[in-house]
Order: sequence, then structure tokens, then C-alpha cells
Amino acid sequence: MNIGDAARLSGLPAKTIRYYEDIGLIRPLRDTNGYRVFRENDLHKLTFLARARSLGFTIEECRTLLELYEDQNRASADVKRLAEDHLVQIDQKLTELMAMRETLSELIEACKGDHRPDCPILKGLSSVTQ
Amino acid sequence: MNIGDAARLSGLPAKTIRYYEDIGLIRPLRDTNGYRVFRENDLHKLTFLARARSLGFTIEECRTLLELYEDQNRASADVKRLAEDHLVQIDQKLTELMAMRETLSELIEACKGDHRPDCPILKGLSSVTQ
DNA sequence: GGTAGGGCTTCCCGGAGCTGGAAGGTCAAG
DNA sequence: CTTGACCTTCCAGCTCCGGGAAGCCCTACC
Repeated sequence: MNIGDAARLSGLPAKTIRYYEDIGLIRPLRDTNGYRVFRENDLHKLTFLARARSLGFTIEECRTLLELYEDQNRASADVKRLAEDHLVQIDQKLTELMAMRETLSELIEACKGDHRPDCPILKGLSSVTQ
Repeated sequence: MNIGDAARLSGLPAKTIRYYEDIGLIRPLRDTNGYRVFRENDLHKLTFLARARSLGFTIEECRTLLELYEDQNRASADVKRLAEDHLVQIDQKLTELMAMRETLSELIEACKGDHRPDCPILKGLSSVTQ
């Protein structure tokens, strides 16, 4: 299987797949013409990576997850710990975003949005926030 | 006022302030010794920028906001539109993160987290999610 | 006057995770 | 033989800075 097929089947752009090889996440074989050759196992890893990335795991976390995935003697506790740490990151981000959302929507609410220059949004940004 | 004071008062690192000058967000004067000189107005812009950035506006959005801030003939509608667009971005990000959170916490829930290799998290990542 | 320290300057590199594009080899179809 | 779709490598750039080097400036102290 060439990179185009691997891309279609995994849902990852070919560029991304090449990048993942560059940084050592996957090691596809090479055909005599220099083309990358993807086997079933490579494809599994790619879809694994696509899913892990879509859950927001960083590349380095994905690298660790992939190692655990391949290690038949792993302890599920190690995986769980990694996932829980990541969940904490997500929750922090969520908290941050919700605070932004709150402040911003208050400012928007207060702004008439007409042709006049008076604007609580700009005021809120220039003086103390609320 | 030198960059160190401007940094302390605005809450922005000196590096960031230099960067903002580089990309033309601010234009402090220069002393004869080459040091940047910040006036009241520069400081206002810096705190404005710090607040706008903390609400998640991109640099380019900040540039526009700053222009509107300085334009005495602006229409508050223009500011409001920008803020509303940004709110949409925030909401998209929130939706995305909450979906991640949901999936991830389900997987974590299902994982015993013991010394054995069996792990629903890895299973969830390698097969279809859910 | 010399020196130690802190502050300031510019410049260049790196990071996270790709994406776009150029230049060129390969392959199957017509 | 040519066209067009693949594939290859390599280099640059995106966002928003942060780290660090090399070197000038200024004040305080001895």
C-alpha cells in the first residue's frame, strides 16, 4: 500500500504521515522505487495516531501511548495515568476558555453595536476588566 | 519610561513588547542612547493588548481592535462584530474540547488501571471510538 | 578612575505540528 | 510518446513569542 492509500484509509494527510515518519512514530518499508510501503500494522498505528491526536494528545504523548500499545506487558495503570493527566490539561483549557467566554459575552451584551463610537468593549479592554 | 517599567506596569514580558514593536503594534520613541521610551499612551496600548490577548484575540484581531480604539469616529458595531466573531471561535473550541473530554473520560472510566495489560483506553484508540 | 551589577540593544534559533510549494523521479493509460 | 497522477526530498513559513549570545549603557561603590 502506498502513502496515498494509507492517507485515505487513516484519514491523515500524506504530508502528516511523512512527518510522522520523520519524527520516528512509524517506520514504513520502502519499495525498490523509493516509495513508502505501508503494511496492516503501519495502518493500525496511523489510525491509532489519528484518534489519539483528535483527543488532543500531544505528539510526545502519542509516542508513549504507541509504545504502550505495542508493549504486551504494559500495565493499564500507566495508560490510565497518562490519560488522566491529559484530562487535567483539557479541564484547565476548558476553565480558561469559559472565563474568556464569560467576560467577552458580558462586554458584547453591554455594547449597543450602532454607528456611534461609544463602546463598552473597548472601554473594558482599556480600563480594568469589569 | 524604559522597557522594564513598561513591562512591569503592563504585565507583558519585555520580549513580548519588543515583538509587538517589531510587528508594528506600538511605536515607542527612542532615547539618544537607543533605549525605547514609553509614554502614557504607549502604556495604555500595552495594557489594552495584554487584556485583548488574555481574552484570546489573535494578534491581527488586536491590531484591528487597536485601530478602532484609536479611531474617534469608529462605529461600535464594528467592534461588536469582531467580538462576536471571536466569541464564535471560542464556542467552537469549547464544543471541541467538551467532546474530547467526554470521550476521554468515558475511556478512563472503563479502564481498571491495574498491573494487567488489558486496557479499554488503548482499545478505544485502536478500534472505532466508543 | 576602575569595576561590578543590572538594564538595555540587536540578532538568531527553536518550538508544535504540521502545510505549501518547488524540482524532479515513476508509473499506468491511451 | 505523452499526459497526468502519483511519489520523492528539501526548504520555507505559519503563531507568538522565549532563550540565549554578544555587546553597549548607566549607576553605585571603593
